[in-house]
Amino acid sequence: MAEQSSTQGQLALLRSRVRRGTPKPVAVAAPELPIARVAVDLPLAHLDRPFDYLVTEPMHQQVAPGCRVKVRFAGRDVDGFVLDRVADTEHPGRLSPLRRVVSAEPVLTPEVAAVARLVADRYAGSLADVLRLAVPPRHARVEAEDSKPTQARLDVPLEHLMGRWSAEVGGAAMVARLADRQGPRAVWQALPGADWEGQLAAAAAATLRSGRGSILCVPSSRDATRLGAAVTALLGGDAHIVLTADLGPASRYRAFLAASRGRAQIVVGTRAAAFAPVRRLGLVAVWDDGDDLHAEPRAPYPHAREVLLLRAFQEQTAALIGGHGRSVEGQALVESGWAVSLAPPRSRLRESAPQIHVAGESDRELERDSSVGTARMPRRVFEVVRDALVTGPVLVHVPRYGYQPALACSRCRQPARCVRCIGPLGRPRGGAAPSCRWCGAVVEGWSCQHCRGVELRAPVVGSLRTAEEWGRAFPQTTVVSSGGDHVVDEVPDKPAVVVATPGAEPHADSGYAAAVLLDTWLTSGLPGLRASEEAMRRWVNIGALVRSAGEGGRVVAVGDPADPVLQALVRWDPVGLATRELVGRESARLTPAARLATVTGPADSVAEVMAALDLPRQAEVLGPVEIGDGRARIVVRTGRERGAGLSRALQHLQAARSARKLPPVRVQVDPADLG
DNA sequence: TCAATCCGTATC
DNA sequence: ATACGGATTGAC
Repeated sequence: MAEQSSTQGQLALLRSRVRRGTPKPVAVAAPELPIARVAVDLPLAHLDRPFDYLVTEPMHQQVAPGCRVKVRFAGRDVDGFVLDRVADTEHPGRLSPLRRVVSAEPVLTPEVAAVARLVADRYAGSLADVLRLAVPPRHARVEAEDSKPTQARLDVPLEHLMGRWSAEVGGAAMVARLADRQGPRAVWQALPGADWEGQLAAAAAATLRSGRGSILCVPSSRDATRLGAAVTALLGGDAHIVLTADLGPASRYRAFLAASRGRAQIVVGTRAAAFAPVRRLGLVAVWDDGDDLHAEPRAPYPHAREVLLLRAFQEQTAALIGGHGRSVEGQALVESGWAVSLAPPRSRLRESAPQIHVAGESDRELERDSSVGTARMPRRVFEVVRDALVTGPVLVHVPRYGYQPALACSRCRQPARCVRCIGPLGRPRGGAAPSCRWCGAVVEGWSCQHCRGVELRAPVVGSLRTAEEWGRAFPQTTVVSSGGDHVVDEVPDKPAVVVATPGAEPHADSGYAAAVLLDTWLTSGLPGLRASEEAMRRWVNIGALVRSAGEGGRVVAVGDPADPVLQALVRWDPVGLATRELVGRESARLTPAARLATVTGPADSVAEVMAALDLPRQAEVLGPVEIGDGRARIVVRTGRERGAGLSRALQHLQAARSARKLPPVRVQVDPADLG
């Protein structure tokens, strides 16, 4: 047991040193830049700053900016990233040596570290939280694999790439500028039925011609797979990687390393890909930015579009925000002059979109027609579906059930809004007087802003039209059902009724012959401020899966013909709708015209927050609203130009609370939904 | 007078 | 979070 005795000997030596106050043996510092600035992985808001550590001589070769280390912090070992190596420290006390270099792989590039800092500041969160989203966990075996250099195909003629963007006014010019190392910024409305995946691939290919990489963010991994295939078709399989959260630890880290080692210059992926360490980034793109899958559900809840915009700013890249619809945020970027609007001419949109009909509820002539064997199907729907089934599949869109709808005007069905802050009205449990879900104001003597109606009602969730019902209405027809945990990706180009819930719509190779939108008021009457925008986004996405009007493609929407969202859909005018919505948000002081944040927590903590918060001038606080379980929420808002001040105030609030060990409160800046 | 405990502060 | 220091309290 020679080893054990030697260990005991060392312990005895240490003990005697402590007794006699002899300093511990001083580590020999690295010959150059002996100080590492380390971002420590701590959950405490008030410790969100770099700490300096000594790089010891044996670590000298391995410690580079971006590598993972272990450090001693307040008596325990914690993980960290080296942000930088420097010659001097500001710290007046003695520095601890780095405890261990976990890996010399520089996984946190200076660019990503900088954008993570911006994201943390924008969302009133901590760098550690953002880095947990940005850098995937290490996988040692994968890290040991060496990646062979690869060659992307660069011989695709520029004319071909420009040709893919010929439908949009200014599209080809944008591609040319990408290839010319410039940084165009556009908010793009795609042509329905066109190959948007191929267009994004072409934009990335043009950027690659200028020696620069791209990040292409899509909402779901289904979309990522399709977009990845489009990039492969154009450039071969070597140029890009697909980075999605559902890959599993090894594949995810492998894909991440392919980007950080410069082996793949194009990253296709879901929201976490917005942080990918692409070398010489030249283009950031996000598809369908209104989809709430782009909003990260973990603190500090950043949105992929905003992360990419911060990268575009930080790394001076081109930016492309695209979709069939247009988000109000996208429209705000256009109207501020930061980006141009890129869209096909109206005539082109009209040709390529399907023809849209609105079938009113009064149109339910088949309601009592038992010979058809179905209930509550307007005649128009029946006729369109019957005719379309001769030529191809028909998509039937059923809004998801199970949410709590906001109160609406019983006459015109428009969602009822608070007169003070335009929040949605709800009826608290127990049947008390209706009140605002945001500011808590109790509503008395309500009257509808649209039609002057005075009666409120909770919209009745329509009867679930099941696949079986449709099967009975159209006997001898295949019925496919997609939704929930049974999502179908693709349907054959044959007559079939395809019943799908939002987000689970299968693709049809030659397009659907028709689509039916059921219970549209459930979608456009969703609670929250995004209802109209979100309804439009879902509907144009469905419309884009349907054949063009010229090929006989039809969409029948069951709803109120006076619904302004349905009217915009009939005109295929998401930009017009977004423009009007933006005006509304400006007058109501809502995102993106204003910067909003919510603070949620135990009711007494929220009360403390209201007293302690050092808000920028002209900021206002709505609430608090009791949200049950002893918890409460406030909404804080300020003008866009003071947004940074609001975020800073909230960050300081969190730092102060964490330093005083007060109960945590949740801060969300620009939340997707105000509840 | 000394130790046990509480509170506040720094953490490199 | 810990760890540490200074103040505070309590028992002899």
